[in-house]
Amino acid sequence: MPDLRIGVLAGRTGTNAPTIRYYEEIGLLPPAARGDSGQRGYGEEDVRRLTFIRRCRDLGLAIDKVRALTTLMGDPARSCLEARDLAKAHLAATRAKLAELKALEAAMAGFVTDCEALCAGGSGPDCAVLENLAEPSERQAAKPKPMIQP
Amino acid sequence: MPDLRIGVLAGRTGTNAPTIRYYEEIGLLPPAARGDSGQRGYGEEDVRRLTFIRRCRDLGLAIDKVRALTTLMGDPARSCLEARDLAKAHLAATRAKLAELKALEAAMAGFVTDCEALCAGGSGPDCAVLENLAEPSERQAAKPKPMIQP
DNA sequence: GTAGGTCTTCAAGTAACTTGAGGGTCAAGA
DNA sequence: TCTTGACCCTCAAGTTACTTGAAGACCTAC
Repeated sequence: MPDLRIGVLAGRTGTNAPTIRYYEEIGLLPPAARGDSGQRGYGEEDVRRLTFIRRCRDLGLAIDKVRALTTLMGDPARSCLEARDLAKAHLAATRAKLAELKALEAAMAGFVTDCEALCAGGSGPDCAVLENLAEPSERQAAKPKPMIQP
Repeated sequence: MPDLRIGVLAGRTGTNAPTIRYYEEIGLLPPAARGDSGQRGYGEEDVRRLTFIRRCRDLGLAIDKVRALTTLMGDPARSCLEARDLAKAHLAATRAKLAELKALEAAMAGFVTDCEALCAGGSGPDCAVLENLAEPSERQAAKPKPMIQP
């Protein structure tokens, strides 16, 4: 059964080998079977599990959420509604981040056009836009928390 | 002039004290003036500089880009067009990230609705959606790179 | 048999801070 | 004057999710 080497598993799941070892180290993957030479061997179940993990990570789920999901998948006693709730929470976080990023896009675009309109070619310290960014405002001081990654 | 203590500077710029010390350590802020007791003292220029830095960070600029900008601001010989180009590059990265995040939002929303429609309340291992996430696909294996944060 | 590619472990590096330990400073109130 | 509590100091280690590097073992093909 465990006839795939780590490089093959990596290739089939879009991971790389050190990451697979790292996942094993933190317990996200079970310890791999070892051949006589000590090399790791994997089977189709490992491909499925790692595919799942990678897909969750690509969706932006943190490692501990992924761990919760894989645990969930292995436990017949627990409802998949738990998985849905986890996803729901993540969706909310994603939407918040999306809104932040949209604002960011607008701000950067504004910066670029302002810079072109107001002071194109001037020297750094005279740039009106840089000046403006350095000016403390009420909004800034009152802001409770900076942007965080969920 | 340097009559503000680190806590005051932190409060007025939406930062916290260890972060300010960290910025000093990595050279993003100049070494602060010290009083007799060794405590740091700041002035209005520091408020401006740190405000600028925080605003750039909130806009998602990496520390080394911010460093480039602050250097630019202090150097009369260099054009603010350099700042604009830096911002332009960042804008492109932001737009790419935005697109990724939109796809992510759709995927997560799909997960939630599918889970509710297909297997609401079933046990974890039987969940059709979790099942589906674990299924290797051509798309996944062929994908060159996962989502990265710029 | 040898060359090149892949594998092993272990350690350290990355970003951008945050947290903790252990102790010093300062202003106000009893 | 003493004490209390808020604030400050340094230094070290922790965080997340890996990546990179060193030094060596193994495996396959020519």
